[in-house]
Amino acid sequence: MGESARSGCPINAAVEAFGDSWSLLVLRDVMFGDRRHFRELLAGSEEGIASNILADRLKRLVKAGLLTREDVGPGRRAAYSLTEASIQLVPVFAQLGEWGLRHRPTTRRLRVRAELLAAGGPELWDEFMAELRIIHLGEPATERDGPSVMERLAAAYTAAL
Amino acid sequence: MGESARSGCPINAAVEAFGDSWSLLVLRDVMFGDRRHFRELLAGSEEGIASNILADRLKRLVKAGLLTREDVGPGRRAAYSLTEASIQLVPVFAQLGEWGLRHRPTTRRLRVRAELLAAGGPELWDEFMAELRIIHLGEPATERDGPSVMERLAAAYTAAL
DNA sequence: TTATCTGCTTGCGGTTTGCAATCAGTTATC
DNA sequence: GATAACTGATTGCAAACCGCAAGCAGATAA
Repeated sequence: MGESARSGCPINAAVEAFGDSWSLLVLRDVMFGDRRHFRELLAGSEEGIASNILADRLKRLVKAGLLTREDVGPGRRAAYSLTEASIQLVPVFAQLGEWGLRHRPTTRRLRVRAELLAAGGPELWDEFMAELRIIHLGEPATERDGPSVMERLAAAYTAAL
Repeated sequence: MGESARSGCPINAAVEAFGDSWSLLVLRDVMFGDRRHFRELLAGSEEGIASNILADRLKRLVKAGLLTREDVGPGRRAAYSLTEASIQLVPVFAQLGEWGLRHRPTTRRLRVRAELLAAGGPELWDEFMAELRIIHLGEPATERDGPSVMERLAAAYTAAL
C-alpha cells in the first residue's frame, strides 16, 4: 500500500513531499517561528489553519521525513522537530520568499524575514542551517560572536511591528 | 469577487500562486521542455496530467501572471509563454531540484537537468533566465560563444537516455 | 468527404478540504 | 478531591476538488 511517485523527477519529488496549501507553511512556522507544539502552531498560524488539517499535515510531514515527533504519552505536550531534510529547505524558503517579495503584495511585518534571508545570501543560509541543527537535531553549540541568525530574524520581526 | 490572500507573507504568496500538485510541473515543462501548446503538455507529461486539470491550471497560471496565452481563434494552436515572474522561478526550480536530488529517489534520465542546474549555480541560472527572456518575452538575442544553457540541458537529457 | 488535429468541456464517482464541535488524558487551581 | 484548563488530536458534514473517460466545435490535411 506504499505510495509510489508519479515520476522520478526531482521537482516532482519535492512537489509530492510538500506541494500543497499547508505543508510549507507548517514547516515555515516550525523553522522560523520556533513553534514546536500543536497548539502553538494552531494558535499562531497567520493563515488560520484548521486543527484537523494541522493534525493531518504533521502526520504526513513526519511520514515524509520532514519532521520528527518526540513520542510522549497521550495528553502530554509532544514536540515536533525539523530533520536534516527539512533544514535543507532553507535555500528553498529563501528563494520562495524572494520571489514572493518581488511578485506579490506582502505586509511589512511578514516581509522582514524574507528580506533578511534574501539579503544575507548562501552564507547566511548556511549559518542559519547550522543553528537549526543545534536547536532541532541536538548538535553541540559552537562559539559565536554577535547575535545568531535566529535572533536577528526575531529582532527584525519585532522592529517591524 | 477577487480572491484575497490568506496572509501577507511572501512564502504564503508563493504557495497560493503555485502550491499545488500540478502548477509547478506545468511550468517546469514549459520552461525546461519548451512545450508551448496544450497537446504537447498533455502528451509529454511524465506524471500523466489529465486534460481538465491541465486546462484548469493553464487558466489559473495565466490569471496569476505566470503564463501568457497568445490569443488565437478557436481551433487554432494557442501558444503559452512564460512571464518575467515565472522566469524568476528559475532559482526556485534549481533549489527544489537540488533538494529532490538529495532527499528523494530519482531516475537518471530525469535527474540530469537538476544536476546541471545545481552545479552551474547562480551564474548559470542568470544565463538561463536571459535565454528564456529571448524565447518567451521576445527580447533580442545576444551574441554567445558555445552552446546555450537550453542546448546543454537538452544535450545532458539526451545523453542520459 | 473523411479523417485527424486543435484546445478544451462535461459527467461522474471518489477523495480531500475546511469549519465547528467534541474527545480522552494530563496538569494546574481551588 | 473536585473543577477547570490545557494537551493533541478526532468526528460529522457540506462543499470543493480530483482524475478518468468521453465528447465537442472549429480548423487542417488527404
